[in-house]
Amino acid sequence: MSEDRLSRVFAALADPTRRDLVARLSSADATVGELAAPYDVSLQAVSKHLKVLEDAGLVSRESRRAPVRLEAEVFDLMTKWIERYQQQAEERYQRLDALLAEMQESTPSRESTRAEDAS
Amino acid sequence: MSEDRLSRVFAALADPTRRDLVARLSSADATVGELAAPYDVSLQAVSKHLKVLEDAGLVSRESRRAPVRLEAEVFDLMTKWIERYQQQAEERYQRLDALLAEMQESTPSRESTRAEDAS
DNA sequence: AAGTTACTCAACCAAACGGTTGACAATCGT
DNA sequence: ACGATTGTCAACCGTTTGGTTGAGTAACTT
Repeated sequence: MSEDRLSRVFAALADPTRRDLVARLSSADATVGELAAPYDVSLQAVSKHLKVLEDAGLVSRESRRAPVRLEAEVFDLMTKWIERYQQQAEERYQRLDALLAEMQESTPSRESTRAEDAS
Repeated sequence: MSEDRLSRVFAALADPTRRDLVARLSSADATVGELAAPYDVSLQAVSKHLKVLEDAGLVSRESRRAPVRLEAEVFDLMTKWIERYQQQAEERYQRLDALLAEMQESTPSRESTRAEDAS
């Protein structure tokens, strides 16, 4: 049921400003004010962005004015999801390549195009 | 300037239905109709979802009724972004651990808490 | 060439998003 | 204890999103 969590994480990172916040937090913790300074949007807007990141579990704070910290474990959730399907897709391509190679190697006259269905 | 692309990719994957489409396409190509069948939303809705995935470069088709194919290279874009900051954050933690260890190891009576600032 | 099947486009709707401003709450120095 | 600073909440606004239905287009079948 971390389905929902993954949605929140991806949604959080879909915004360039929030990705930039994450990028900056990866090199140093910082307060809300410090984080807001470089952007030309209001402090409130940045505060909202941080709430989104916090709800996604990407970021945490011990108290109101404490520096914001990046929660790096969440990245594992993403990489796990990504790698899973990336790998699966790659394996499929390899199988396809193998099939094509097999078709290529047999002489076209023989009836050898029957791929064994190993579901 | 693939800033925008990354936004579209993350946004595309923020939706559970679209993630499921990607998951299914990772094991086999499929037509729009086939893809739409399991969900209880209209075919048009699924068609829209596929357009979002296509605009993000996650999916492609050769023609209208051709099977949809997963474009696995895009995953690299994501993993690269993620790994970059994940790694950076981890290094920071390690530096922090080292600092704490150093503070621990020195006897509390000596004035040795002066961390050398190696910026 | 005609008809069916498969898909997309267009218009619309409610809800969510990213931003604003203004008022409020909490925390730090003094 | 007081005032200044720092951050959040609330209400609002325009735009985007995910869904709908209905009409149109493209591509196979015969």
